[in-house]
Amino acid sequence: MSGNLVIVESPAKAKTIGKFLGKDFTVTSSMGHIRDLEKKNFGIDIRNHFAPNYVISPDKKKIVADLKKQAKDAGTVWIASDEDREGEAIAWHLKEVLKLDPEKTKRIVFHEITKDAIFNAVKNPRPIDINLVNAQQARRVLDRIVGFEVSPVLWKKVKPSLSAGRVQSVAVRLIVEREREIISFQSQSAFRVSAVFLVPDAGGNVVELKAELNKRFETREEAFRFLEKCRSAGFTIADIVTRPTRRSPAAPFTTSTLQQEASRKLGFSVSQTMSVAQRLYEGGKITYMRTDSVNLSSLALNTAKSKILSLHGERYVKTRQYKTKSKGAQEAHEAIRPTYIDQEEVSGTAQEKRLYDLIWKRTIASQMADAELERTTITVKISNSPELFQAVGEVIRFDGFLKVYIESTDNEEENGDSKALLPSVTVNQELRAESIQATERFTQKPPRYTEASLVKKLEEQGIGRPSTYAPIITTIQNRGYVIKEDRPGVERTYVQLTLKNEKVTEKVKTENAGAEKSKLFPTDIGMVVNDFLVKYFKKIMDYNFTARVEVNLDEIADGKRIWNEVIEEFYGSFHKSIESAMEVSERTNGERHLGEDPATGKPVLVKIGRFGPLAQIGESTEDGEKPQFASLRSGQIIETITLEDALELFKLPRELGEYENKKVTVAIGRFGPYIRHNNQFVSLQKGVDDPYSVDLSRAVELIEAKREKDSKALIRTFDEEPELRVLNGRWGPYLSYKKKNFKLPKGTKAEELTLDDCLKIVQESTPAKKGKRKT
DNA sequence: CAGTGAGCGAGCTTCCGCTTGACTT
Repeated sequence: MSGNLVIVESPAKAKTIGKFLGKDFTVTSSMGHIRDLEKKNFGIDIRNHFAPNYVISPDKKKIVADLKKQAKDAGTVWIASDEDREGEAIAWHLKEVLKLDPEKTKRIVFHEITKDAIFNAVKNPRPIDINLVNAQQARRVLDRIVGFEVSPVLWKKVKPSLSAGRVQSVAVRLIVEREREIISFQSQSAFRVSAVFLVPDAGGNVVELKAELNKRFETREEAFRFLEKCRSAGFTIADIVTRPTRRSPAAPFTTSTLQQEASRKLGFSVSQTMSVAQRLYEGGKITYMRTDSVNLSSLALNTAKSKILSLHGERYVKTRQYKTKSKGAQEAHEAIRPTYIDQEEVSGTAQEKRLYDLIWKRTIASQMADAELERTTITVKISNSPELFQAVGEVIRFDGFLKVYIESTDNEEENGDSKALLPSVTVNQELRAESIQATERFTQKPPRYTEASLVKKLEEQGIGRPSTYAPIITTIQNRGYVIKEDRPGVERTYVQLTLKNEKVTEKVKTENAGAEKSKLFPTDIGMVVNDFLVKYFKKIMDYNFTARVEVNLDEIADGKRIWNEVIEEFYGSFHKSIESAMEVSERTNGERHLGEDPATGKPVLVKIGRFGPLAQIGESTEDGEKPQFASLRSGQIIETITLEDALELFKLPRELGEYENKKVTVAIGRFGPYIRHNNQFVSLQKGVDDPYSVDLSRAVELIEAKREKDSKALIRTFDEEPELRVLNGRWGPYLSYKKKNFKLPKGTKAEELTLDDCLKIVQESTPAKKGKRKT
């Protein structure tokens, strides 16, 4: 009865704290929230001042039972959940659910896991802050109301099973609006002029000085006239300016910046980053990975300092404490840093090592001196023209933090040339132009979001929390609002004029523009749902909605307002908008008329159908006439598809003829063009075959080739069970039975399997999952 | 793996934030 029980949120944290506190304390964890609003029946009694109906989360039943038992046996229960809104609520739910005696219950908080911080916390317990708890209840209730009242409107007016929410709907809006900016973007071209001058250096060799003209020409003619002028011009150095600059290191990682840098530098998806970080955290190698704080403990500052001292010397040390800029940060934890900063690397998988290395370098760099640079601008004047050429060079005088870490940017263009060392020249020196080039360049469309740049944007707007950035991104993809994919660019031509050896020549070159890799694209359903929500729920869809809610939540937390009154005030007008959306709006399917089919004169339209976006020729009529349908291909969207593209879709499937008395057809499916014969599918060869022109003999060739390949994959069949086959697949031998696949137990010799063995395997094992995995 | 494109209509879908598992292909 006299022991101490400490409850924290995460088991890994429990483990470390247990070590600090010693054997008088038992440290255990609640695994986050233990209760939530009931999922059925709305979970809120709206008429009774929005009274929440909490139930123990199904996956927490066992934990709660264990906690109850432990709490009963303990002399004192120390609730040490995080010091933020959610953490305070967890503390309160624990107190309620475990029916803790106030006399023997103490609430403690610390935001760094060091011995000092924890002992300090134990010495300074405080009561549970009910205002903060109420702010959380308001947040929770509001999110439930928004999600569970708006989603059903979508089921009725757009499509079943769709979802809307305070966070996800705004995330989709960002992507949809960016796409529209791109669609309406008009690319402009201008001629950029660059010159290569030849300069003798100290040793008598000739070196190049590359410079850019400070003016662009709108047309080819202007650029041409300029180059013609240059033919007879003289070039002299007009000015040399040298200016010192400094660069400072970036702050230590938060969840959001870690996700961004891991994406740019390591190519990780945001969820990949989080699961690798989770393993590092569980292994005690880094501090907590879901944080919005850039704060480092004084212990961390000290170890970083001595580490830098021993590695690079005193000049490289500069202790810094950073301040959070992001909206709505709650800073319950430290920044993400190595637990033991003197440890430069860790054991583990390649991914763990790389992510750790990134975290280590960023942490160390944040405590290092500024880099000192010198930027030199050389200006070259032209004897017969007012324009100027400029060359910019940068020299690092002192590398400082750049020795260990350079932050990346999303701007792909920036990592270019021009920052090189410049040759030494003097004012009034005459230069000889080796060549001058005018190149047509196009303005860039706004960039599409990557997972990580979307997280950055959300964080800037104060939307979502560190624990939800990764789930948000998967949710909007799972709902089909957004798709992450690569898209090929398009070839475009540009003009290049070159002045060399006193002659101006012209070349037309081609480049690939607008190729995208792992970018977020809105789908048709995403765009239709977004437009619907923006139309009927303007307030919720406003980018500042969350920020405004936060102001109210802060007032509740400060005890200035009552939480259910705040909700009441919101609910009045919100619920009216639900009712009017239900009544007023038509069912919406994004229908768009493209024009007439020239062959039949019937209307051609595109819309969202039961199985996704489709094109349609003609309408259903009374006399039983049915329209023709065709699915849109990936990359085509209702908003931008043209009549020509839509008509093209109806050219497939094509019948090629018969082979072995069965029809041979060609079509394009989810995985590209294919031939279908006797219910067998054979892919066309990429880059070789064209579905619109491929003929029967080529199709037969491909069918035969596929048969040949399949027969090699076949290990055994049984006459008694024609549907059972032992096959050799990509991951070794496996069983196929009634269109389901089964893994062989380890050590099985596939060649020696009997029919009974196989049936036993089928019965005892669950089939390997097919198709897309859902998380 | 790849097709489909309606009016019998049961019962279901859905939110955001805390946490970690048990699964593979």
